[in-house]
Amino acid sequence: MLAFQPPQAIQQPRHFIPLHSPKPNRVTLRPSITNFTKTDNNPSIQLLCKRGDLRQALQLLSHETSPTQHTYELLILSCTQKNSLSDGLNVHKHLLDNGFDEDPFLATKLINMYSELDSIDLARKVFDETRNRTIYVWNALFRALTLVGLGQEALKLYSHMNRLKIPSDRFTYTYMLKACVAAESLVSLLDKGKEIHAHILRHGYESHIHVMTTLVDMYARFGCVRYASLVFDAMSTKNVVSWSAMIACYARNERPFEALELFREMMLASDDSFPNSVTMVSVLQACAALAALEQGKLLHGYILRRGLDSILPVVSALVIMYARCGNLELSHRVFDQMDKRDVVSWNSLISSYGPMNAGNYVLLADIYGGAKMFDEVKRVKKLLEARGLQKVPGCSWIEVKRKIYSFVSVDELNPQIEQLRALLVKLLKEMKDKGYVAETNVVLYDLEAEEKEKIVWGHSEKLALAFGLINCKNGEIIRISNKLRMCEDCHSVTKFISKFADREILVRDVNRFHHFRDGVCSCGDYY
DNA sequence: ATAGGGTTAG
Repeated sequence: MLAFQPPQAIQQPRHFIPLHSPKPNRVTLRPSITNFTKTDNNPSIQLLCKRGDLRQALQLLSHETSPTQHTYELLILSCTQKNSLSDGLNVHKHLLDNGFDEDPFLATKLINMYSELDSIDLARKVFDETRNRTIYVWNALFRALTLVGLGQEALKLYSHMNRLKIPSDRFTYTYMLKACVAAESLVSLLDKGKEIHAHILRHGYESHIHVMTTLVDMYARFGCVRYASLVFDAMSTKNVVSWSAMIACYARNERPFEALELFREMMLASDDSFPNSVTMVSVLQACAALAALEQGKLLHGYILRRGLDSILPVVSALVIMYARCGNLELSHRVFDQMDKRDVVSWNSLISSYGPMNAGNYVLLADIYGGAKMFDEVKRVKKLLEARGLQKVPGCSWIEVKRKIYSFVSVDELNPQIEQLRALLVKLLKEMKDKGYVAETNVVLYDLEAEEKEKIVWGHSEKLALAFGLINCKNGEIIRISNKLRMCEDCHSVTKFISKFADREILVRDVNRFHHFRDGVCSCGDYY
């Protein structure tokens, strides 16, 4: 290439090719096409592929040439990059005509190419027609099948491979674990996943970080938090990805406390894995679920310091976190910092938004219970069980001085529980004197009135409220979040208290925010 | 001989 010659060489008139010509142009000067040997044309095709000039490369290929394996590899990659199936098919045909049909290396590349070009049938065809199948060829098809959600097909092929006594490698295992998740019916394939887990241990991959992380993720996606954490704890070395996978497991399986706790552990861990944007998204989700505003703000600060604040998933998670924590002003401010293109994708995100699953069923059961339709309540509960959704216990959180305290209805572990109960009894008495009657028709079961009163006064949000009254300074807003929908009794009690204790109280339940002030709630009692 | 893999917004 003239452009790369030293200046003095260019100045010497050694030949008659004009200096302004972009290249030596041997194509037009060569006397006949037969002079065009492998070593002559391959570098040109390779160069064109590397430049991304697929058109030119294919034009050279269409001449009577015999490219090498490496040239074909670059051509295939180029077709993938240009997203051109028709060119891919041409290269494929050309390669077969030139005797590379037995080449497992190129078969792997072709399977990957067809997979990328959404042509799973062609990927499969390449596999079927390749007689010399290295583990790379098998794995390429496993990956392709899994990516399009044909997990069961991949698993079937895996059994076939096992029957042929072809040994798996670490890639096979990761693809098979993903295949279990990528399949249509999740229930039956959890067992399959456990089976592969056993294969992995049997073949000594228990300390392989990629395989183990995939295993954590598989259990996470099946909702088996315990198994995921057992695998994670047993890992001898951990890195950002494995930490993130486990944190995501907690965050997506309604275990936000554990997610935050593990994040803390990660920051203290001696392996030098810093949280990245992926980690932060999951931690922000946990904060959103807990309505933990102060924690969220700290995380926002960390995100800014680490320069992760321009990554779209992170920004989206921040917007949602602030919104779910009831700070719409900050949510809006972060939202405004997005560029236009991001706003569009964020809108599509929000439109399909809606921490809802088991909550809907519980809500429905609540409504039936309120209408005293106890048969319907039973029906919904059965449905809930049949769908494998766990009935979530009523549970509330409150954040006081940057610490989050959680309450469930029967909470003997809280050190202040006696004090809280005493306060509640005192409040109840005071309220009764002022004409309060417990709203007990929210209780789902057919019980005596007094028993029902006991139940609603044991509701976790009342415990959280009492805790807030004791521990929050006067003038400070008491912020509570509630896993389920606020019950009517809690709602009226909170209104009551906001007036005679003169406190501002913000409650986020599964549906909306309730802002209590001076005996009135922002929802206007319609919720 | 070569090649490929794990975590997140939706």
